[in-house]
Amino acid sequence: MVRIATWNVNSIKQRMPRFLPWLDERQPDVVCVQETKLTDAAISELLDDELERRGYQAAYYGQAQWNGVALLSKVGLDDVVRGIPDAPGFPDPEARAISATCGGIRVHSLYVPNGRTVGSDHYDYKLAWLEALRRDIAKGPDDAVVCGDMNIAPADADVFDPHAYIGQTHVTPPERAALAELQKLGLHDVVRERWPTERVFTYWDYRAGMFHQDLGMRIDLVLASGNVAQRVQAAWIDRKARKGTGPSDHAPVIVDLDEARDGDLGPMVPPPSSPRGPRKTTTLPQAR
DNA sequence: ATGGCCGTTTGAAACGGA
Repeated sequence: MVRIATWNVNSIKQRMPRFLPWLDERQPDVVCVQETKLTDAAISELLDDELERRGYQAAYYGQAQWNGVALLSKVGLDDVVRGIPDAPGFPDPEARAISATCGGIRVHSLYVPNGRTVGSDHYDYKLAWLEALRRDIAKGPDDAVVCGDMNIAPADADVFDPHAYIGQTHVTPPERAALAELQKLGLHDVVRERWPTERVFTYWDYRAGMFHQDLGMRIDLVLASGNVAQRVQAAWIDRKARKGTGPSDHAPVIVDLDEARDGDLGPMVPPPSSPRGPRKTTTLPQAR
C-alpha cells in the first residue's frame, strides 16, 4: 500500500507542532505540502533533520513570505521539477508547483492562485496558470496524481451554500471549466468518487466558528490518472487535523493505493508462499 | 447587514487568504 496525502499547512513554521505529530500518526508515504511560506534554505533548516529521522526524502520550492510547495517521499523522489513550464507569473514566477516521480507515479504538489476577485488581474492570472498546468500535465506520463489546493470548488455540492458564493472566486464557470479541462485529460477526483453524495469539505474559514458549524468548501483535491485511480483503496479528508489548537484552515486529504498491478485486479487473496521480489509482468490484450 | 481569524511584514496596521 502507498499512502499519498496533500495538505495546505498555512505556514509550515507555524504548523510544526501539528505537522510532525500528524506525520507520525498518519505515516503517509508521499506528502504534498502547500503554503509553506519559507525559502528553501529556511524550510531545509526547519525540516531536514526531522524528515530524515522519519525516512523521508524532501524537495522544496519556496519563497519568502508567500506561497511555497514541497514534496516528501519514502518511496523515491526522482526527476524533481520546480514550477510549470511557461506558467505566467504575477508578475514574477511564484512558488506554486513542484513535481517528482515517487514509487512510479508522477506526483504534483500544487498551490493554484487564489484569484482574489472575479475579473481582477489575479483572476486572469489564475486562469492562465491553470491552462499552463493543463498543458504540462497533458505531456504525461500516464501514471500521475495531481494534488493540492486547487482554489476551485468543482461543483455547488462542494460549498456549504452556493448562494453565499455568488459572484465570488472559486465557483465561477471559467474556473470550473479550467478544472474540467484538466480532468478531461483522464484525471479522476478520487475523493468525490468515493463519497459521491456526502458533505465533504477541506477548508473552513478561521472566523465565526465556520469549522464547528461545518461551513466549508472542498478545494483541496487529489486527481488521479486512470491507472492510479483503479488502485484507490481509501480516499478521505482528515478532519481531525483541523480540530484543536493551532490548526491550518485546511485539512489534509489522504489516499491509499493498492500496490501496482499489471492491469487486472489479481487474486482476491495473495497466493500462499508467494516469493518476494519484482512482480512478473503479464501482457494483456488491449482494447481498441 | 457586516464581520467575526490567522499569518506575513513589521514594530501600527496593511495585506493576503478563500
